[in-house]
Amino acid sequence: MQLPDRWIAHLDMDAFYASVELLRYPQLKGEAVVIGGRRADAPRQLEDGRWEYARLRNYTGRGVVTTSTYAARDLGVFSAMGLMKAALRAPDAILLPADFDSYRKYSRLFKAAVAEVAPVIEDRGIDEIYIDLTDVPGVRDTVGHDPLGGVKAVAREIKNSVGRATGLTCSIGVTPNKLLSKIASELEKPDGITVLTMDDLPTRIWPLAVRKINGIGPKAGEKLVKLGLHTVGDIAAADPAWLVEQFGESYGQWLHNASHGRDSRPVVTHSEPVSVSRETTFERDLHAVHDKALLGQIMDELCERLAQDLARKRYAGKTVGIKLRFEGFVTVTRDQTLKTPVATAADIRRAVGLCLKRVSFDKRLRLMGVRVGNLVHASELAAAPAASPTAVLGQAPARENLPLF
DNA sequence: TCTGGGGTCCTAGGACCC
DNA sequence: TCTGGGGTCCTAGGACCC
Repeated sequence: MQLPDRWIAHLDMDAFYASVELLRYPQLKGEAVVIGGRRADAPRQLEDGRWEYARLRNYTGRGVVTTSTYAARDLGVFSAMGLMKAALRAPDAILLPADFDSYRKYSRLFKAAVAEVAPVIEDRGIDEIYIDLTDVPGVRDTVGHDPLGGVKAVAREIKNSVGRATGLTCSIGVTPNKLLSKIASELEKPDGITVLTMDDLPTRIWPLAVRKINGIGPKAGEKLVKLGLHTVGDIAAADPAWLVEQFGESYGQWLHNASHGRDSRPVVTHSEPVSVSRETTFERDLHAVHDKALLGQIMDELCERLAQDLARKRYAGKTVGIKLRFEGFVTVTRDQTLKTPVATAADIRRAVGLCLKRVSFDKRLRLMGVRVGNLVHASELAAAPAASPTAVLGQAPARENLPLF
């Protein structure tokens, strides 16, 4: 067996949000539970001490499933499904509102627990990480006659550490690269460990559906199937020149490499944010003229919250953008790059005004969002620019030239 | 009973500069 | 006279991911 020059792990928490909720409501273990919905749907404790939960059947309005327990998945309820549709499939399922503060807390706990065993970690969101195990002591040890014994032992140790710190289970895939590890971590879910080498490609990876590859989404997946390519092995067997004809130079090449399990991306332990945004979908579609005051108020609040986010993270940004989604799900964006980075709600709101002027409102709106990009960290902004953003926009300054932070 | 909210990255065209 | 080629920035949209 050719042993790889890198051992990369992908760790994925099992049904993360739902599992955190089960720590708080252990009496719901084994039940079909769906995370999603509104704060008003939070469980209430009755006078006799029993808990009363919202049921999916009583839900009305917009919103999607954030996560579901494995019992709910057995009923056909999955992430990103509309709650109304989920209610048709599992009317008796218990509905819990998402509690992101709590999930963030457990996220910090499990990442710290992993770091005690293996410190080279790439954050991939709240419930998953990549870990470079290559230089972890013992990872290349043979255990008994098993040359992969050392890797398996390290993966087991990571799982135990996460379990002790959080009471939660996770699944781990360990392979020579990120692409394969991401696939592998799903193979024995939940609570599993899967170690693969390149030798396993034909038996474990090639039979899988093309959508199992991270980077093949709904669109590319559908196109591949239309071309007669259903499995990863089908892509691997296809002529790379033909893939390039069908999908373009860049994506075609990538498909070829991915299907052969080739991926040299490093585990990146630090990255800077590119943009920060806030958006909201309305309970009902709003009319640009009829609901003008309400829309203006909602936009004020979005800018206010975005400014708070920026202040907390200590960033300002040169580009302000809006996102509008109309009835029919047609989405429009407008950007405005300023001469000076902005971070206050008032400055963001002014730039939003410029963006809004460039959109025609002939349909009702279902979503509005604000984004600040081209970010600069406060530490790089120490030498304050002379011109205030308001002056740049050609308006009278609304206030003194205050420091941004 | 359609389709949340927070992100990243890519493409492609036009402006503008040398 | 109708003609270049490269580089960077900006904008809009879209695919994809968690």
